[in-house]
Amino acid sequence: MLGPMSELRTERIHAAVCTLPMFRALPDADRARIEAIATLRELRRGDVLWNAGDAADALTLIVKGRVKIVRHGGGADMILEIFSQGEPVGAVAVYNRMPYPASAIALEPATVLQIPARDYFALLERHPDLSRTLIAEMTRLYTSLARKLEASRSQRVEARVAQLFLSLAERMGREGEGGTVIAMTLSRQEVAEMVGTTVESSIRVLSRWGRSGVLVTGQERFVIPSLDALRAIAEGRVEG
Amino acid sequence: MLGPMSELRTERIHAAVCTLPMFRALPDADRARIEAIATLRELRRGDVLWNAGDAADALTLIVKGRVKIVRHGGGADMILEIFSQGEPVGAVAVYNRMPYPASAIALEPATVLQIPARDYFALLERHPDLSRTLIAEMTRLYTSLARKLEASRSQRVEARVAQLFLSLAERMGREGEGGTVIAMTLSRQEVAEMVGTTVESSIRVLSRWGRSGVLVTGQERFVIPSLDALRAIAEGRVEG
DNA sequence: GGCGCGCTATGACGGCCGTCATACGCGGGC
DNA sequence: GCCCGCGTATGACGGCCGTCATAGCGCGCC
Repeated sequence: MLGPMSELRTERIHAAVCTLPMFRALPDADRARIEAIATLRELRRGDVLWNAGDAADALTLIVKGRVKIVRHGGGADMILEIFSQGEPVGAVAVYNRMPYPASAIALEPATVLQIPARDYFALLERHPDLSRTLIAEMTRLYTSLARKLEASRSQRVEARVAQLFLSLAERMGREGEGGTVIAMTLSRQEVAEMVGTTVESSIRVLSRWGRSGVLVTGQERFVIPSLDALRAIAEGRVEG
Repeated sequence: MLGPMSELRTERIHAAVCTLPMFRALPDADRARIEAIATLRELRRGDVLWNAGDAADALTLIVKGRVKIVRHGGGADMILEIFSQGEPVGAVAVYNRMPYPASAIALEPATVLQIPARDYFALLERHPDLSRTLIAEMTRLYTSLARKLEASRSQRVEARVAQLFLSLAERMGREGEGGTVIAMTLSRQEVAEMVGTTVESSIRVLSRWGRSGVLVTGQERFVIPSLDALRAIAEGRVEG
């Protein structure tokens, strides 16, 4: 198990741990301990990290790529959240020693770092402020969900889709050629599952926007020429 | 400030603190400290504990009665949660030192106990396992919200109302005359705000149920003759 | 190449439900 | 008593959107 192979492994894990903000503030000794026990996992688009109901026996952190959290419910699936680089996924289930309440699936080629639950608990024990970041994270998730609920109740489908892309633009948009660019692949099906509608409806909205130039779908990217136009639709001031 | 008046006060606060499961496990010294600084507040139905945006400078716990958490959003309000006897309300906002994201209003005559935020933090400092209960509480809220979201996406109004009363029956129902009794006043408006619809729709559903005997509205109570009938409606197997 | 499969796209239809209008009972205030 | 406001109740109407059907397109696979 030793030799160049092993050195490559520790090398890569070290690099991965260094990218994670959660461990930035840790003393070197703790970081080294984590690196000794952590494992890396490579994923392709569509690969399943875990299914709803699986035991949550390891904390996973995203080193690269994006992961969606999906609840299967009576025919129609629902995407609850999308996690990106640097974020912990499913930490709450691990913390509560409960089975995962929803599935996690890679949205694109990704690599994640995993730490066995018992070592995570040991770490929490020695650094109580880590639980503070956990609570902050949960707060973020809760308010995000509350906003989704509010939107799904009082907004029409088109406004909800607009709101989705506005929040995506905010979280991971970059100014680029022809407007702000959201560099991620998201099928119409996935858009539908995020805003709570059917594929047909999301297709109708997006193809209409493509024609009118509000939002164009490109290769593994979406381009928004004018955020203001999208905002107007999100707030119901105009039709797309 | 001393005298019979004060003794009555401490007496009542002591009784209140003893009813709160959150403080059950605490050593007597800590409980006494809490009792020295806590204040009681009496509320009538409709009284506002706080409005969205207010500073969260005190932890509040329900000694008696029920409180609803309401988000005002573009015309239509939305009831996110109902808290009952013994539960902490708005603890997350206090913990995160953020303004309350939603309003809290008494649903019925109620009394709450309030502890200044700084003392709450001191308590958390000395008893780290209190933050564990906080996380557990947040988990409960999150999953509850996720279920609401799922329901509001894939279910019709009638099924959502059925689901609401099923969960109310589970949380606070008692077997009584003519079926399981939910002893609380809830206007049709409030039912509408809980399931995300309009007053007219909630009225239509409830008056139809009243005629068919699925759920009858009484004085400050709802009576459900057959939970199974309600379950059938909630799962969309039949029409009410 | 041919075939099948998944994703995108578009039209037709129907129904749930939001909106508006109206009405009624009840309690409080003067 | 009278009026007014609030909660409840019920009907009419219209539109958004879910459902079903159909089709084109790209791509992997044999």
